[in-house]
Amino acid sequence: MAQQRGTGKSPTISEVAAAAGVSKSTVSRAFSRPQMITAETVAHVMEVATRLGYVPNHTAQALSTGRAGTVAIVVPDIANPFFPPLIRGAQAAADQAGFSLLLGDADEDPTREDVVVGKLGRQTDGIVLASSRMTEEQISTHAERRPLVLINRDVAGLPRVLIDTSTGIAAAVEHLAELGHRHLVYVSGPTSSWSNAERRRAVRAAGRRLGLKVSAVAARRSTYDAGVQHVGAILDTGASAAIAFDDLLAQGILAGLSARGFVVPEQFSVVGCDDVLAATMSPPLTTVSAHGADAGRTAVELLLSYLGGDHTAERRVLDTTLVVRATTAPPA
Amino acid sequence: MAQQRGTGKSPTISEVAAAAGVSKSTVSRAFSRPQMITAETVAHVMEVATRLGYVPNHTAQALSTGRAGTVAIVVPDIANPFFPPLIRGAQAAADQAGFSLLLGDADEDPTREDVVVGKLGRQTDGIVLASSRMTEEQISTHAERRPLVLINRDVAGLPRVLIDTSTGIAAAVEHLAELGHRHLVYVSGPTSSWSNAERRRAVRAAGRRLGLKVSAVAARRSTYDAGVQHVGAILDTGASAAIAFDDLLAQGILAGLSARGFVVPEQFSVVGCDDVLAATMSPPLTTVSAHGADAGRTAVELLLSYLGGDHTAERRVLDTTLVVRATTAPPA
DNA sequence: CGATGCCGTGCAACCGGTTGCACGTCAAGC
DNA sequence: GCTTGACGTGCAACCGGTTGCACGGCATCG
Repeated sequence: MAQQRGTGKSPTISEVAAAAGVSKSTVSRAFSRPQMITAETVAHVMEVATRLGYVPNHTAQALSTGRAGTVAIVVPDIANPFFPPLIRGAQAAADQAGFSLLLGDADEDPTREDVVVGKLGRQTDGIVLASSRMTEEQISTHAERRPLVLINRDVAGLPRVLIDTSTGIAAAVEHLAELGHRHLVYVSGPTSSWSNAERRRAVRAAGRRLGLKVSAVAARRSTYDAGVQHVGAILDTGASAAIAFDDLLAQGILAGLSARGFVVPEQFSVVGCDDVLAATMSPPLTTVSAHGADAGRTAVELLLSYLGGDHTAERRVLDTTLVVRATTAPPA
Repeated sequence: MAQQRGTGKSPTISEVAAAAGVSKSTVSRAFSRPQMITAETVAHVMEVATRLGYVPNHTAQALSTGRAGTVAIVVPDIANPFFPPLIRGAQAAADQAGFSLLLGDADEDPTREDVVVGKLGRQTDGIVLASSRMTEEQISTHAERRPLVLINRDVAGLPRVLIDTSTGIAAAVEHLAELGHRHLVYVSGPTSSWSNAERRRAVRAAGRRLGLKVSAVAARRSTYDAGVQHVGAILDTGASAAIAFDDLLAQGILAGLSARGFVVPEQFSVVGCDDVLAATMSPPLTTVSAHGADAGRTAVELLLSYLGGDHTAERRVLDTTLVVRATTAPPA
């Protein structure tokens, strides 16, 4: 007769009220504003409530207070290793504040992203939008409906957390210059990615400053396979070192190089970005470390403080550092 | 005066009703049961609704229908590369059915998992529990309150999807035997993991059948570092090949071997499990492919059909296959 | 031409909480 | 001893939808 699995009816506030001989209001307040009523009344209500197994109904609470107790995070692709740590950080911050986290995957498609954000926006208190591929207009439109915090997207007037890879990238270029490289190539990622534009700019700027020649190869997608495929183009530039948009791409490049018989770092140097796989590769990848978990956590904190009434639209910048491992060396 | 960002008040059903000159009920039905009213009335209501920008309030709907339109997935650790594809699959299936996905991270801690599942259970229509580390009692208790589908956990009476790695593992053992290995070692993962027990058993069984000697090393945690650290113990067994609990561990083992000057696969063979990093390593890892995305999708489908009234508690088994890449070869 | 029944729509109760306001009680103040 | 005020509790409206039931109009049937 255990047929009815999963149908655990829990008592309502009225039943608790009746059992405790008080009104609904009192039970409600015993839970949400205990200091408003006598300590003994609270104790009594609580005693009855726990005996009955009462737990406030989240949905009903959400409806009458207008707060869902939920925030959403939307990412271009959960399977991209950059995002899990970020989501984890967001989840931890939300959880700590008693919020739940709704997850949206945009599948790297701006149109889908637009839809997903719209949908999730309607059932949450706010949204964290990571590495959005939408246009500024689209983002602003959503921001008008719902509190919105951006990660790695710099839209004025909106609270945002930016991982400033440019400092780390500059350090990487300096590092390569010191090793004696005179010509390097930036292998770019998704065209509509803010981070990609930032990184390209940083490589160019540092290269110019140090008198290095800087080529570019557009891999476009941030995948292992894209990295493998563009090795030919990378070598064709004549550069002796590559800085890749991210670790995933760098990993593919490494594999492609080794397939062509190139030994890294002796014959070619490679630098990644994000530090998300870097420590678990062999040879371990020299990369720019981005602290994704911090970004996720910070974004949720910003969102919650916005919900708390602080509408300062803060622009929080997170630092990055170069982590030198084993894929960089003096040119052949 | 754009102060009020994020406070987009949307009209209610009553406002639409008033504007359209009909009752709330009619508007409600125009959205939820259009075939119940005249086509022209529907058209008119819809026209007014879109003009006003009306969108049904999810929370209110949830309260009166008793359905949240939301399912949760709880995983031990989002950052473990086994889970993102699985979550992605779950997310896609949920999305397709018009459901949203709430994400819980148990942080590899059964106690936390218990709390998280309890909390999420109360605000969703059902839960997918992936690779749960809880006891059967705890799981059953939750299953009594809320529809629950398990992934990689075999509890009788509960709907569950199991990734049957034993066939793939058996194939791996046969593959190694054919190559000429006579002694292999299983490097185990989390103690409370069902998959781990299954895999250990499968290695033992296949080894016995083929007359191979099988040793075991308990790495316990499924991390890169754990893999590196247990290389000593692995070599001490005298085996010529290792089958690791998962790819992450295998990756660490590979790195540890190379640090000790061992060349893979010439001097030692390694097989992973899950096929989650395997293609993006060099040398590419021979591994058992587990189709995590399928598992996530299937679990959500099972959950939704359960919600739809089908309480058969189906036990769905997903096949695995051995993918031979470049980390296995005849023994030295 | 009146009875029957179907169909589209409206009324009002309900989902399970929250909260502004009113009421009653009791202690302090004059 | 009566007024004043503070405080604890209850009443009832409200959040924004859904839905059982009743009602009225129209077509069909006898």
